[in-house]
Amino acid sequence: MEGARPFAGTIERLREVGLRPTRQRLALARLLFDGADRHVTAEMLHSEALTAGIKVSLATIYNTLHQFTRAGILRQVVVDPTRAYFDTNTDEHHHFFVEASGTLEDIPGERVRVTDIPAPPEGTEITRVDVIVRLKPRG
Amino acid sequence: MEGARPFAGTIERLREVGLRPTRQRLALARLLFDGADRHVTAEMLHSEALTAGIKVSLATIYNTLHQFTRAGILRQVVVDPTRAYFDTNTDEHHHFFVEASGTLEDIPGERVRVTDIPAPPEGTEITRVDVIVRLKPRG
DNA sequence: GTGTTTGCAAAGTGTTTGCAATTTA
DNA sequence: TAAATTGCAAACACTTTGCAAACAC
Repeated sequence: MEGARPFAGTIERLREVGLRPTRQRLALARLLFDGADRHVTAEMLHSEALTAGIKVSLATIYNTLHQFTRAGILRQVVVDPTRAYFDTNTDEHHHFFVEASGTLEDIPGERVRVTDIPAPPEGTEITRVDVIVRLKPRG
Repeated sequence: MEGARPFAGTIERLREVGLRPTRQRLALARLLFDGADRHVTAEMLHSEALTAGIKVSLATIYNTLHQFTRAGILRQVVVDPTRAYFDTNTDEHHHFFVEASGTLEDIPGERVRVTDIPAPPEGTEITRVDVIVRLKPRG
């Protein structure tokens, strides 16, 4: 017999962040977190789920992505004004983005260094520094 | 009498970048480029134009913003997945962004330094490096 | 005059919402 | 059973497009 409680870790993880481990959330969490870090849009995750035989509505995909983001197990990446990308890597890191193809790729966090950021405007504080290295196919 | 050819510079500038200096383009260019650098959305520029008594449709605002961007006299800034911001400052520089209020502000280019960017993926080259310093009101 | 630009209204995207039916605990 | 979650369809916000009328040269 194969592993007895294959989803136990995922279930616990969802519980830990205060989300009921429903069938949909479990299935989506498995797609997102089993394996390497990934970057997905709602549409991508939806069709992937359908292909995998998971019955989920697009509305639930959006809800889930936002719930996961609020819970801190996903992070939103703003690179394209028309699409919202979500990143399963929530550590500090930055991105390569190929505008032509919509391809998003991590740059490991330790490599890029941002220095000499001036003090933020009065009454505000820094929540995050995002570096986006925009790329084009070499002609 | 006040300045005799107040728009002459703007007319020339549009001609230089290959755009006919139509009434609408001229008026929008004046709103955008007379004065300090600014960050606008289509909606902001549209209502500003109407307030200033300039009759322009929203469709023309969008067309014009994109034409100006293609012509290199505007630059698009991606910070918010729901809104497209345009920046009249086309020099190399980065941004402060207050998510709560949608406020976008330049960081002078020379101050921020980004180092140790790894080589981009095979077959691509860097077009631009964007740094977005996200802020929140200090509670 | 000829080609460009404009404005309208309609169509398109991607995303969010209201609410009844379902599921979880 | 009580509270949370889901799915659908309708509503949304922002942006783009098609095409006839208006304009620049």
